[in-house]
Amino acid sequence: MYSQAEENYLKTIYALEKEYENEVSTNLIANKIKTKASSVTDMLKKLSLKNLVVYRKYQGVYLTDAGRLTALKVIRKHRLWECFLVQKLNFKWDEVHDIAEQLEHVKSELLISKLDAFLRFPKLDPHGDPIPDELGRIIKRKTMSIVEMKIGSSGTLVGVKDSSETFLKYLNKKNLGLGDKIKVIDIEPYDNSYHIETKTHRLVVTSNVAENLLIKNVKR
Amino acid sequence: MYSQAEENYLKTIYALEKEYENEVSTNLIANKIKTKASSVTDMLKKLSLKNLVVYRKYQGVYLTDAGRLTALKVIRKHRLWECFLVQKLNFKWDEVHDIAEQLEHVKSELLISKLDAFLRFPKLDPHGDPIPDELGRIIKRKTMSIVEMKIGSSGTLVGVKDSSETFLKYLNKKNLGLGDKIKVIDIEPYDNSYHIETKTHRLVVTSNVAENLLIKNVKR
DNA sequence: ATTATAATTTAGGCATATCTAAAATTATAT
DNA sequence: ATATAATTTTAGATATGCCTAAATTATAAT
Repeated sequence: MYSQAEENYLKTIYALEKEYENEVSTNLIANKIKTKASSVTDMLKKLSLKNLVVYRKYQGVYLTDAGRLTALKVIRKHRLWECFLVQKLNFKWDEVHDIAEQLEHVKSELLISKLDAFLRFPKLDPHGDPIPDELGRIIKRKTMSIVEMKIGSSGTLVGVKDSSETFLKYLNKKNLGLGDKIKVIDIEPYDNSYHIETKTHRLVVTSNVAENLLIKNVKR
Repeated sequence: MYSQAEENYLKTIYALEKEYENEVSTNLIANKIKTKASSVTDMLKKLSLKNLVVYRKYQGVYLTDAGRLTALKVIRKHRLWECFLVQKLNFKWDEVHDIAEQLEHVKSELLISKLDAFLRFPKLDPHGDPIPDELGRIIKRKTMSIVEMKIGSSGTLVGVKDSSETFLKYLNKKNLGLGDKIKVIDIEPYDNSYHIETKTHRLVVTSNVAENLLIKNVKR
């Protein structure tokens, strides 16, 4: 059984491995979880002793199979709890992240399998992220972020890279939500802003925002 | 915001105050939470500094109003989660205690009020214990344990003092559950065992077991 | 190749929450 | 009233997980 801190590190390393497709550096982890590099070094040594990561001094880390499975189980719990909060307790999609961060550390295999059944085995969480199964298997969707799209192409918003309350509240304000059809009208070279259009309105977003919007079925 | 350890101590002190109607001693707490007296002393000093308990060396402790409110809020969360586990996830009443011990420490007022509404504001948990409201108000039921009943009297089993998995599994095996009408047939003075009768069967229980069964509406 | 800079690790501390062993206090029994 | 027993507290450790500051290693620039 692993501590909450250990689980959080594994989850973070998993996410960074995916984002950078590479070994993960100490500072990258430190920035992500708002801690100091020296704290990260301490923890990496511990995780390494437990064979959850492969760590060589100054060379970064990557997850072992055991570490990845542990991370995926935590992610599974996080996403199932988010489904519960939104579908059953009527939370908004921007309110659930912090609560799920706590619930994801509750230990009980039975609890999670029963919760999964209660929710009718959801495949995606409220932010469009796929939910790993009990063996850590996770579907890979072919999505692209808006910054990868060509001018004139369009597709459906099916996920976000950033599930923080602040980003989601921004999307609410701009009237953007999962399922919206989005077309890229223009890219302003001066400030790298994206002019996009939905069924109901047009708006301008920064490349930073565009980067965090995941689009499926991009055509033309 | 209090730590899990602090919350557990407050909950324990609350329970012991109720059980012994008196100041609570260091050893009593230590036995209850399976720790050493010296650890308890350390924690009592901390809780005292935070004005959650009144503690005088060698004299035991009792809760302040703030401490009692905190304890009752944790108890409220514990019992609401137990309701959720039994009513929504189909757990048995003997399986929920340990999971609720974890869930009770999740921090979010909104979560609890939404959970309460989702469960339709239950008044009792699966073990028959009353659920405090958001202000820590809790109903006091007039129940007595079987050891207080006279031979020939009967009433309805509405609660248990011990919610541990082992005790509840014992009750399952003996076919005893909440709502059962129970009559005291005889008390064997030699070993202090209780001969009791339900609608469907007779059985003998030790005084220890009898002590933990809470009966309502005792007649004759 | 050398040097400057950035990233990382080490050393030494701190807070929490435990523990054991010894000392202090209170309770009990004669 | 006092010795003995039981309870409680203190002193000193340990493990986790974090910190700062200093030392080390890697990297980039000339």
